[in-house]
Amino acid sequence: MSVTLNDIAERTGFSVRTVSCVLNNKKDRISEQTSEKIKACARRLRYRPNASARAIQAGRFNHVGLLLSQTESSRSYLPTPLIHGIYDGLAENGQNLLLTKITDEELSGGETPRVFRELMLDGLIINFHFRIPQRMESLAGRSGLPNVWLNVKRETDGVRPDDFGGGREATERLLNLGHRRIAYLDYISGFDSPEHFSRTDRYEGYKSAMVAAGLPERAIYCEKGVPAEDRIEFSKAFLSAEHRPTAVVTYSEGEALATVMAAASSGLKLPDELSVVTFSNDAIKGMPIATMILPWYQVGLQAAAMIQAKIRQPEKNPPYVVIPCTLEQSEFCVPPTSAF
Amino acid sequence: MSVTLNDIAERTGFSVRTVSCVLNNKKDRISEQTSEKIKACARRLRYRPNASARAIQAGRFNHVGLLLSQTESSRSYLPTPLIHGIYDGLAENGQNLLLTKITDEELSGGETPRVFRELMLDGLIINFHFRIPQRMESLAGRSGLPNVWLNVKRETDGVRPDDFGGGREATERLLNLGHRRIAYLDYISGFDSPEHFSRTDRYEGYKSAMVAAGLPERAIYCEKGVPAEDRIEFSKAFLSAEHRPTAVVTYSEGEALATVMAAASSGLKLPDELSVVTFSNDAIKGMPIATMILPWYQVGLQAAAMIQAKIRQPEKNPPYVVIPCTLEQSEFCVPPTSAF
DNA sequence: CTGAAAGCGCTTACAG
DNA sequence: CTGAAAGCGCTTACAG
Repeated sequence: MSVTLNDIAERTGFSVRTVSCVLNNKKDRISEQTSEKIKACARRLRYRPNASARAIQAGRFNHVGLLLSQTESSRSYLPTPLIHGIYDGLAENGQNLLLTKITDEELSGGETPRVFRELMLDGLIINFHFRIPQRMESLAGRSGLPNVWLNVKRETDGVRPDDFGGGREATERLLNLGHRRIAYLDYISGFDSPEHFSRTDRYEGYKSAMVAAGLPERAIYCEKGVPAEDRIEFSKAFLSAEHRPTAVVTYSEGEALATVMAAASSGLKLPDELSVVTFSNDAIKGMPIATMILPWYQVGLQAAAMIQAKIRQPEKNPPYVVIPCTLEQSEFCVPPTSAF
Repeated sequence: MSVTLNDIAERTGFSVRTVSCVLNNKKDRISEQTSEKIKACARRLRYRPNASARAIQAGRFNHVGLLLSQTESSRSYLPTPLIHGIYDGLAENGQNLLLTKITDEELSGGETPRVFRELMLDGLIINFHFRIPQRMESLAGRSGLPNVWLNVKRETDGVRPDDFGGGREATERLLNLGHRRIAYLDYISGFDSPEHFSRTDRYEGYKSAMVAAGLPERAIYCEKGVPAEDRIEFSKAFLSAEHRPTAVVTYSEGEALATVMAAASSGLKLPDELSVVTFSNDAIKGMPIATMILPWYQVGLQAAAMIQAKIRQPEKNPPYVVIPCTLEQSEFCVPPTSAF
């Protein structure tokens, strides 16, 4: 049904080898005439090389898999820039990006999951951040498939954003502006046994900056999380307390939005009377909130570079890479209105 | 380097054919003994079938490509649920999802882009929403690669969310609650020559509901867009005008957030004194905003189903599919405080 | 300058 | 119940 080298060979009267060489621009000195004839024929028949046939004898597939949790997608956070980073990093070297999801049943059951069972990938980028199934690590290790982990803490073979550094920098920025009463907000859960380390790390980053400045930390949260419908009221409460914070650092957009809403309806002027910095994937356009941007694109690029290094030298374990955040809409960090 | 059928054949003393049949569970009645021996050996050697070798003689690759714009990523909006929908739809039939990006240069240059040049995909899901390069359509047509378009208006072979219906439903909901002065906000641009039809469609949906109710429409926008830093003030202005709207429908989160902030700092109680409905991919947790959720996951599922139908019957052109939005956080649509 | 042939790893009629 | 062989589409020494 589709055109093959053989078809072109028959049509032109040359051998398959000659056709192959011409179409691959092999130096094997072939006459201009022959070359032109063959190329013309290939164009006319709309010849397209069969990628599998090439892969089979190259022993390489030029595919890298991105592995996600099918069972619980929150375990495999996948912001768009992360995908683009991975793709762009792979594309530089002509590698293809294949998406794969895996269920917990597949991981616990007897059957080896398809990704590990078939030979179709040169490497695997694993995007599981917490509650990593036991068998995942062992499969990743045993399978012989070079692999790299995203956004999970390990000694080697992985990449993640610098949540700790981001928390510290945000806080330092506010300190430098003269703020003394800086709070840290997390309305989703406590910090003791979070699902993901970012929850602890961002807070610890904040704390380290406060400690270094000799100031008391003020963590505002509920052990069980603040229900969505109560968040604005919750923020109003701490904003109306005596010695309210003049600035806050928040875990994510949810806390930041609730807090600026609370501030606005309490009659506070933003950002003058309250500076808010949050972590997020994107700046929140139009809102008086500064944002520590999580560097997903760079994380993806780095993961792609790392998996390629591992494909070349599977025995080497590249050191873990941590990528810094950058502050956007920093104009919403301003000095406190009155010094204390 | 990696284990092949041949290796197992040699080790066990059986022929390659026998080994192949056993490992593929072919009915070809093979004795239990033989079967067990072969399976054991395969396990021991960690045999994994070579996917390319299979593809080559199946003539199928079981890969579907998702094509994005490399040059301008906004032309290829890719929210996470869309990817998951496509993946899940393909996975049901054992098909793999390959990501591909293409630059405008590749599309204009002489060289045929790799996706179209090599034979490695069974089908293509094209995710270009506007400023679609001339050559894209022609390549998609000529290449013989079955293809389906996402989120772009066509007669056949595509899927998109129902922006018009969403706008109409949001407005009808507010009308049914007793609102009469309902505005439509778009702070990004005018409706005359938008980049993407959703900008016109959402507005037209709103308008059609207002017209049907015999009410005047109130579109609030600036032809050139409202700069991010001015949005809250802009919203304050129309909220403090006489006969201000009691409810608003907004194109996207940006307008909705600016408007609730404006309302809060103007001392309005939400949602009682102002109902806000926006379009978005997700509910905005904790904010007094109802959301028309864009059905990306379903769009993805549908696109996957459609491309598979086209792979089976390339000559058929399945009718275009439009998928409805659903309202979340609808508790923030409430009747107006005083009847007018 | 070009052809005939082996081989990549697999599947599948064809024999026996 | 199992083997020998052809073939999928390609690349690459090996000859000449």
